[in-house]
Amino acid sequence: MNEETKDAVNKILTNYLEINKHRKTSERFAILNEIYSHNGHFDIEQLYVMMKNKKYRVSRATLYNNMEILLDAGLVIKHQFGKNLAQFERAYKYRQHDHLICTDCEKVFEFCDPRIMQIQRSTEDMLRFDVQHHSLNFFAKCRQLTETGQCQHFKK
Amino acid sequence: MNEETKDAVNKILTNYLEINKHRKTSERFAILNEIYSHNGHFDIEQLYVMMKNKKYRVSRATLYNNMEILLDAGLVIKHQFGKNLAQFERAYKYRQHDHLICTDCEKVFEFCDPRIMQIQRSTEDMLRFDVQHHSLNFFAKCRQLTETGQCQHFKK
DNA sequence: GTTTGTGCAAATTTTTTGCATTACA
DNA sequence: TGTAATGCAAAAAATTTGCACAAAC
Repeated sequence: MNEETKDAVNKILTNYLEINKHRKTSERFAILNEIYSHNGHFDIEQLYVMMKNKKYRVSRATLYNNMEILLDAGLVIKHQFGKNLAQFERAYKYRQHDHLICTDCEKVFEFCDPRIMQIQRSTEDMLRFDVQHHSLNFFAKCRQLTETGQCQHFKK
Repeated sequence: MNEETKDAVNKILTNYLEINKHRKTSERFAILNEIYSHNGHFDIEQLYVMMKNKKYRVSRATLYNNMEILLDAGLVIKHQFGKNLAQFERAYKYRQHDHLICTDCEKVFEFCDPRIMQIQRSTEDMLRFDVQHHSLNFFAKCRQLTETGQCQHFKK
């Protein structure tokens, strides 16, 4: 992760913890930095293994607890791609995007469409809510199949 | 449920089971009819209790198994509203709509915006996929709070 | 008569909770 | 020093699996 981003997210977390009167524990910053040292999606178990491999002493319970804080601080985004497993990704300075999930291989693709913000604004006006975040997933079949009729990426 | 819809969904299921060489068991039709006798969202446990109350002899495993079939037949839609609990709703002749979830009371509101189909078509062209279904959720805070600063619906 | 589908219970997976201990403030 | 936060293990919640039996075909 570049130093600029590292500094920025650490400051955001520090600020969030101070405002909400939570303690600045070393675990919280270790988790944040671990998350921001990777791109892409991850689940709690993957984060746990990554941190254990780096010899951090951290528990799953602490990861679950702190994901709530990072979510609330706007530093991570939570997804559910159809399965009963929460997936996360970093949120800071990561362009707004949504996801298309291949129903053959379950690979996740990103796309970006500004019209989603127009829908959001209309919905806010219509229902009289302020949207904090959204989740748009397309579940789709790949048009280009291999000779054996399978999706071109890989088969589950 | 009106008789016309009842006949239609039963025919769709019969047809699906024949094409896919699955057996036409009484449980499959009982589950379908139970689902179509209610509006709104439900989870497996609620469906299980509803059927048990009506003295059906049905197991959770059968419900889980058959939701896959009903999903594939396009007769139900599956949702994940942020929690690790699959929610379902009937799909046949139920207008296309998406959801806004109140982050205070977790109540789910429906809305409909044709622009989502435009985004879908653009995404299909760009990524070269055929979208089978989508899920769009807005997580939002209610603008109208009660005197005690809580959401106007009810508090979790 | 075969074999798919079922109910039940046990197993698995993911997340939450209880509690003794640690370490921020 | 007081108390929020932690690690660990046990519990809970949701779903899947194994297996004997039932019922489609």
